[in-house]
Amino acid sequence: MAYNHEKVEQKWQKYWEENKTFRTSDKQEKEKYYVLDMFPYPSGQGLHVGHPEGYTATDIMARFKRMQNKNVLHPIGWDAFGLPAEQYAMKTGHNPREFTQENIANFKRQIKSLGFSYDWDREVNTTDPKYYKWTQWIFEQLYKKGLAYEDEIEVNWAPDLMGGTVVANEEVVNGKTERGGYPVYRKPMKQWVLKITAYADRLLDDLDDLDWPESIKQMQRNWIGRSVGASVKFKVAENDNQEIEVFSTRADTLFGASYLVLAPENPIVDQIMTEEQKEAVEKYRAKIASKSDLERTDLNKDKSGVFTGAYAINPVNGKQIPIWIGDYVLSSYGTGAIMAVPAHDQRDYEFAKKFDLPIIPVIKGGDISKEAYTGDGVHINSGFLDGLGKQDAIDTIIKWLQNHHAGDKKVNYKLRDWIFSRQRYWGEPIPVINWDDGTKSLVPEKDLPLRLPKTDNLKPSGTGESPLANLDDWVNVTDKNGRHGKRETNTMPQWAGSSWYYLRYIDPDNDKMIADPKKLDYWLPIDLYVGGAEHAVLHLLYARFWHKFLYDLGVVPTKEPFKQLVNQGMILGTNHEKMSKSKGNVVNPDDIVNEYGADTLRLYEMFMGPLTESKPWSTDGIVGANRWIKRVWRMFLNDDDTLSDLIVADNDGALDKIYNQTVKKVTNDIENMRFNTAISQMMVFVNEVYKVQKLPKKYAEGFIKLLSPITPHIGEEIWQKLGHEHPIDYTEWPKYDENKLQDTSFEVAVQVNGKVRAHLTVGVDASKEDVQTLALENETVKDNLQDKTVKKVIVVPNKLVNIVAK
RNA sequence: GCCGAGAUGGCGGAAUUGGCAGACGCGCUGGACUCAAAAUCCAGUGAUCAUUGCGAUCGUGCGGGUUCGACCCCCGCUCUCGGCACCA
Repeated sequence: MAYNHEKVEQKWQKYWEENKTFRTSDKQEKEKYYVLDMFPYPSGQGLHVGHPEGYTATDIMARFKRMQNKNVLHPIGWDAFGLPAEQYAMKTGHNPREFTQENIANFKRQIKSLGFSYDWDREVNTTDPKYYKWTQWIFEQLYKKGLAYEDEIEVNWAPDLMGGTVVANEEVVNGKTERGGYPVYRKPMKQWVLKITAYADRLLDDLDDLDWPESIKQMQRNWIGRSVGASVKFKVAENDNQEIEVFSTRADTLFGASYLVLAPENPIVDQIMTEEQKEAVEKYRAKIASKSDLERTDLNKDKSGVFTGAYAINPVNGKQIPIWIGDYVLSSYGTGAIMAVPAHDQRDYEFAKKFDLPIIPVIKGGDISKEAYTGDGVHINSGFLDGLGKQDAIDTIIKWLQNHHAGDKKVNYKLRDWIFSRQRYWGEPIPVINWDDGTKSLVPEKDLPLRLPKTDNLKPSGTGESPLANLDDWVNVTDKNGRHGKRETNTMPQWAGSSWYYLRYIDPDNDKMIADPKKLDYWLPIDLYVGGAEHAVLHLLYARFWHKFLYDLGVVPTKEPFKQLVNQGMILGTNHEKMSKSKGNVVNPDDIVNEYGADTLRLYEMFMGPLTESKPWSTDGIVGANRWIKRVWRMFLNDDDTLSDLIVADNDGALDKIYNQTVKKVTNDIENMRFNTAISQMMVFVNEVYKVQKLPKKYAEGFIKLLSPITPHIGEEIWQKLGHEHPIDYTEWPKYDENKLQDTSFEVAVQVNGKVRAHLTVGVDASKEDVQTLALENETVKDNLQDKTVKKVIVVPNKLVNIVAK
């Protein structure tokens, strides 16, 4: 029969499933290869063509490594908690569980239709109590180590949405809720927080050894934002008990500090403001509270603030300087207070100009009538620092501060602790009980998982708590002594389940521990992790944090989870724009699979361009890929299913060179995930076969093996038609013969002054001198050399000759 | 504003320890097959000029530089994309 993608693909998908062809053994006889896709969220929309790009890449690697005799772990599962299911459930009165199950079923159907070689026996699902038992277990370990704590955190509170709801930052647009446009206020609420900052240094330093894209590492470095400086303590004038500590990377400019600024929310403000200024301060604070973050930063570059009435004493010279509050100082960074050096900091400069505060230059350079000078230079007006450069001055002042107990070296991070609670139903319950006597305790490990209660009646609590607060039977508990308590109603964020899922694949059914240490020892770290760059920071940072924590507990054997990370690029619409429903340029993989088959989709997506680049979809391109697959099919098979006449038993040597070249290039390209050039080399080979009208059986078999990781269905089918009983997946990857790659002669380009004027054919063993002589004797070259004197001749062996003449 | 990545035919993209730019695919043109079409197979295809023949000139975002030789290295720009954005 002619190529029929439906028949072939269904046949082999069924075969793989029935035979569990890709079940991974835990026998540790072979070298392992763990290749992982980023955890998909099974949305109601299903897959779009961007998903299969990364999945195809990992699948090719998995199949390639199996044929290289590796023991391959290639799993998949579902990051299935999350907001959309909860919202859908609230709207329709269903439980999110059913909705989630339907979405997973749909995702699974789509993924299976693409022929990925996952080990389906290892499928995990974050919403499965057998899974989230261990998510809760990790939380309990963090709690025991003091890395999970509660704190008053400002949240986005939308009192008018669904009877009062906390919304995530992403759901706030211009200070209003994304849905409905209700106003959002900042409101402090008690939240669970994980102390990721305790790992900041290690998260930063260990990046160096990872084989990750440099851009991602850089993003993480920026996110962690380590900055080295000094703390400086200012006493408050006429208020002996008060001291204000500031952080500065430029302690050397201390003599130029002409005022302090505190964040409006800083509690010290209440202690120091004077009666006269109290009203102004409170008014300002009220104004700030109703501003969204966006208004405070993006929309408002204009500095604002008020004087507190208090003064601080500059420790280095005893000068009294005014204390202001201003929203350009963030309460969440450093100590929520700064020393302002307007002459040498642009932000302070703008503030000082606006409120007419003194600007004292302490470094030579720049023009402070125009802007702050932030560069290096000789210190002036700075007492004992005068004459020093920046670094010397910093070192000197820090020593001075230490000696006078007025400050010290200090490191600060932009990284904040991880707000870990969500006021949601559809997440892992946080296994904590708050007793009426004010104490709290963990749900004992033996009682985990703490199950999410079933309910058909999801309603907002109206208090900002999660809908779980409505479920009295679940919330209220009494211990054996009759003490009453309430369960924590906050649930975990979606990031929780996805921070350790890759560990569970290693031992998915273990009910005694996260995973057997022997298995973890064998499989970790993940050799290759592929996914989108949208997870550059959060997911990858959280997962690294948990991994390091588990490493410290002795649970995992490696410091880092993901050895190599690759970000696939985006697949854009045919109009070169990001695919989106509203632009109407979304391509559904189901349609492509129906019309052309999974092999065509896989081949096309890999041929479009480099995996890591963004590239536009092309309808003509997919047709071209399909056309080539049919061309390959016909190279092997006639319409009556017999082997094509091109395939011959004997090798006359015509394809020796191109075949061996192809094996070499394809092997090398796949190893380095350059699938587009691997495919183009195979196209060159096929073109050559059609040219010589012959394909020795040995090469036919080698070729279909090379192609099979990319287009596995026709790989299997053709392999079988070539007379093999066992599937192609665990056969041996082809080898090439270096001797067959050698040419006996080369074509050498001859340039005159850098311009190609002629070509020569020379033997491999021709000496430089011989080649030079041949080149100079060439007629065309001679013509070009008329009226010129040869100054120099450069001979690059087997490549070219350049004759320099004047 | 800061950090990072990038810019190559009509289109997607190849080629970088500096050595014949444009592999491969798409599109287009022509030929074979066909009553015809589709499919398939074969050939051509950067631009301009010359096409009677060889060919000539230009060409990898822009402007300089280094070199016998630059898509590749250096300096200065422009634009696009991604991230961060008052982090003291």
